[in-house]
Amino acid sequence: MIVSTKGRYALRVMVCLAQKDPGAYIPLKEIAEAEHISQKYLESIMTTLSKAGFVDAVHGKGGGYRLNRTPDGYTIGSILKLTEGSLAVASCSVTGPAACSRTTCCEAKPMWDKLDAMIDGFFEGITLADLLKKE
Amino acid sequence: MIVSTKGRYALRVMVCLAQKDPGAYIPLKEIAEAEHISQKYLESIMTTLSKAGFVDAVHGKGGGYRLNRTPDGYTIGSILKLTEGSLAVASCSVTGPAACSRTTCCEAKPMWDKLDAMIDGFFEGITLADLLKKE
DNA sequence: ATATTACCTACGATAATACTAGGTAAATCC
DNA sequence: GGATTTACCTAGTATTATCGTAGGTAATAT
Repeated sequence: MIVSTKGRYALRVMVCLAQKDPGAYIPLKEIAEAEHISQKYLESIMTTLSKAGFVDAVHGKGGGYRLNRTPDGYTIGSILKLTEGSLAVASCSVTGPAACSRTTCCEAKPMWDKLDAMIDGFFEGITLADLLKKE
Repeated sequence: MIVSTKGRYALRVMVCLAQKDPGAYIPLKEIAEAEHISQKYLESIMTTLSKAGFVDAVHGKGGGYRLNRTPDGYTIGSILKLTEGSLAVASCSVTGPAACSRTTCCEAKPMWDKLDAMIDGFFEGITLADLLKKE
């Protein structure tokens, strides 16, 4: 499993917002109920999306969240990478402390890199708008 | 992360065996030391490979493990699917008890399915022999 | 002022992963 | 036939990530 509920929820929320009246602010409570997602858990996801500038957030009555671009301005890759952190298939392709110590002499390294690039290209080639069209 | 150490270890072991004299039995202890993998942990992986008929196993002195096909007879996909169980990108594409309840009305389902098929094709299109060539 | 909303910090339950411990069964060698 | 070497089996544990909860503070509208 490469994409956890966190990333999938984020995707669903973005799809949900894209289907609403553009410009309208939708409160978290409404999104959570519509998508059957725990309200409290969704809070942390919305904050991530908001901080990254993916959505506008307004406090108080009449407030909530809304997209600040048209649906074709969001690639699936950007949403997933934001919420999941990394879409690496194996730790072999990760850099930093979690990196594999054998990267310099591993027969499979080119394979992991190639697949990672393929998946990245896949997700970057799809936008929110594409998902909506497929219904 | 879609492939854990279990699958990566299995892959490394198979690569290791493929580089040995075909027909020779290599004891687990030797593989573990060469690959710097915990001996006890590797036991469970080797048993899995053995039970699935991927390798021959012989008890006692002079025994150990060996491949029973030529390296081009093993796809990377078959090895990873065996040891990882599933290579599903998101639980959206899983069937059974862990399945997503929204599969019938989810905008993203076709995307997950397409990516899963792409990854499956990728791993099934590479064999152990291909990995050896790339050195 | 009150209600409604987003935002923040911290904690907890569950499950998977990675690994360990200690044995039994089969094969070889002397 | 006994000792050694190997695979095989069952069970446990430490760590980590995931998923979700609890309870509060700050901002905005009526």
